[in-house]
Amino acid sequence: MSKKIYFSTIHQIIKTGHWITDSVSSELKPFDISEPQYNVLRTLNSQQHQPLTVEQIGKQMIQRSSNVTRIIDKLLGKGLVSRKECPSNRRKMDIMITPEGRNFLRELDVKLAQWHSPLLNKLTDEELQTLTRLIRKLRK
Amino acid sequence: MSKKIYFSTIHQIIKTGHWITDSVSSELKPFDISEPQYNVLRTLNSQQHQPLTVEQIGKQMIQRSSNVTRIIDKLLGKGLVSRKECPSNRRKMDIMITPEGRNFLRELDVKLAQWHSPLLNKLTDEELQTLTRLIRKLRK
DNA sequence: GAACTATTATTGTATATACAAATGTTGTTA
DNA sequence: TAACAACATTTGTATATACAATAATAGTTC
Repeated sequence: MSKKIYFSTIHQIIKTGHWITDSVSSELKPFDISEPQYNVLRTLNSQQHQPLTVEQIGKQMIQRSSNVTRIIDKLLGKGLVSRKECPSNRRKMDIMITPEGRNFLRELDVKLAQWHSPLLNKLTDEELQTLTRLIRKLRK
Repeated sequence: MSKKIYFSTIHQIIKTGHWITDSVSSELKPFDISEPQYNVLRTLNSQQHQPLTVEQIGKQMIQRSSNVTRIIDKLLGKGLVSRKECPSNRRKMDIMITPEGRNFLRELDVKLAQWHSPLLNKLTDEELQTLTRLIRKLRK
């Protein structure tokens, strides 16, 4: 494997990842919410009406609990999530998305769908599968 | 194009990008240098003995000048780069890597080459080219 | 050449994140 | 049960980064 092509490829991967998250951040900016805050909301929403602990959120987001705590502090201040002691284990915290959070998230998702929309047809399903397969192979 | 596959793919891209930069950061940690600081050093070194301005470094790193300034502050404190007013245009700053910086960078590169080494043969040249082509196609 | 504009770097501020340390709760074991 | 270990969250601290504002120099135009 040529080193030159290898380094050029991983550079592309890193750059593209940044491009996507930076773009999402820009779309969210008018709503005064950050991309990590949005991801916490989405994670909570995917659980329907079940709470998640700080640790569980961190696992899903590949984030340290300490940092999840601070993101939740921000969301709490906006009334988008609730946090209360877990009754069965008082070390844990039950974090849930509030109805306001759910409504807000719907707005954000509409906006972001518009950003993703033109990308949806850049690659065929087969190409996407190849892309995913090759990236996974690189890490395996 | 299936939305499900699309979102799974971009998620993979973002995750893999983070995996690479986080791994590089870990390798650099024993040397007490951050990944962005390392990237500035590399950028300066690629210019041989020509200085670069703050803006030029920022362009290459896809970084804002304001943040490049602060990274250079750190490198200055370690004696790895020099910063002086550009004689022909006193708004600009001439940033250069010092001999110590160059030696240090060589050490870092050896260490990082060891990290990349096992990845070099995960994909064939052809697969790498396909990967790069598909990622580029997604953004185009 | 004076007034205005553009360029370049820096500083200020808010958010995110890595890592270490601290706090409080639960589980274990002597 | 008392002492200790493990777990879950939070707080502290340093770095990076986005964005806005500032400062200083250079270029432009009247």
